[in-house]
Amino acid sequence: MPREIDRRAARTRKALHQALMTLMLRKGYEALSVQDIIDEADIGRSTFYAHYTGKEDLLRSGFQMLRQELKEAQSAVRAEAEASHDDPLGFSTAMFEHAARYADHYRTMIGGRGGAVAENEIRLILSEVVRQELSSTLHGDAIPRDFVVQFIVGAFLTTLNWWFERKPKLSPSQVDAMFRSLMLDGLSPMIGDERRPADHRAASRD
Amino acid sequence: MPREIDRRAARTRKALHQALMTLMLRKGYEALSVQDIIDEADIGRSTFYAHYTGKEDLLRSGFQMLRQELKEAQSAVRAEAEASHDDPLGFSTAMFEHAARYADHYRTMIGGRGGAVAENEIRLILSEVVRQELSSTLHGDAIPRDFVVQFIVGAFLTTLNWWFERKPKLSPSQVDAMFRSLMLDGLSPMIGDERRPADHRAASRD
DNA sequence: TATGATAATGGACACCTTGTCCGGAATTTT
DNA sequence: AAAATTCCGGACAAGGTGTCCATTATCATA
Repeated sequence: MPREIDRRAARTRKALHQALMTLMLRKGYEALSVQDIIDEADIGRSTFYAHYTGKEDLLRSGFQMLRQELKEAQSAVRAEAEASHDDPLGFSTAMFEHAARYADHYRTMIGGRGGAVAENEIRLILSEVVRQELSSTLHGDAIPRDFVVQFIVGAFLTTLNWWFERKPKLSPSQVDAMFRSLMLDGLSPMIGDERRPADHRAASRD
Repeated sequence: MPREIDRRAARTRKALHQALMTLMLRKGYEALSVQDIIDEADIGRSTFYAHYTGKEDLLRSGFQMLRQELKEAQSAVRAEAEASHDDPLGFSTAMFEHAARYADHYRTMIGGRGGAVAENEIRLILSEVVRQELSSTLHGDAIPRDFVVQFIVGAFLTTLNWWFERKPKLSPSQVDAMFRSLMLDGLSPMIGDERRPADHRAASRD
């Protein structure tokens, strides 16, 4: 009686997504063939093409879910902390914590491992989030808003990648502190003569 | 008598590089096949493999030249302006001007068009440059130097991409100014630190 | 639980790409 | 002009792609 999707189809899709994640983590996206995926998922060739047009389609479809999830998470954070009124990076903390929780998924997609497709998809999603976040916080017309959005998104991805690749032991809050420090105050506090010690906000040791 | 390279080999290599650039600008790197390249270059299949192991090898070899060129450009700038002592972004101006001059080449490589290979290669090269540039300008241990390098490189590439994709009419100095503003002072100057309703900024579309 | 509907299977298919191997032709060097 | 080097082009096996189809398995439902 429930107007739901056939279990078989659902199972197939899940198996394919699972296989894709596993293989991407092992070999990266570019090096994957459809053959690899259906072997790993133990799914027939024709079945694969009955669901997706190719591996890129499969990858993209995975982002639909992430997109939804992020949108909801964003709404939740927004409702909870209205303080983002004077903080264009209010989302960053939640983002880094989310990334820490789903580290494997993030590692799979970020830093070239996910290929240009994943990278681009992520950028689009994050750009939407960021654009809305700072819709009312910025002023001044010296720098195009669009540029600021790209700048933030790029910095976030860079930070995430560095975190995973070089200092995976750091806590989300530590990484977040560094990210916010650089984004909000820039490099100025770190240059010039040494008689002006920067306020140490990020506690970190390597 | 001259210990030079056979003209034919040089011609072949040049033709292949030229073809690669042309096709990358037209279709992007990932979508290219060796077949496409040798067709465009009008070079025999076996000849191609006599010179390179594949399209990735061909692409990489092109970066050797760029690497040299950038190193020299960096040295030149350094000698000319010793002022970089208190400016960790002293290189940016020269970089943006260089990018403007060779816009086609840059467009070919940046923003996913060049694929993960090109992206990674560029990051490596730029990282070297940046690392040396700020070898003596930073102080404080709040933020790992390594992270700062990645941060700057990422921001630079983001800026470059935005410039080419959205506002190609801007002059190098204009872009450089925005880049430096964001990098040095961060977002703070653009935030309503006092909860002052942003003056409706005029002329800031997109 | 019977039955029609839907999905999965595996194999076959033509086509493309990859890398490698030749012998002969063309070009360059000496 | 002769010798050395490079290019060519065709052929090759191996592997991936995307599409068909007849058959089988599973599902939804009455």
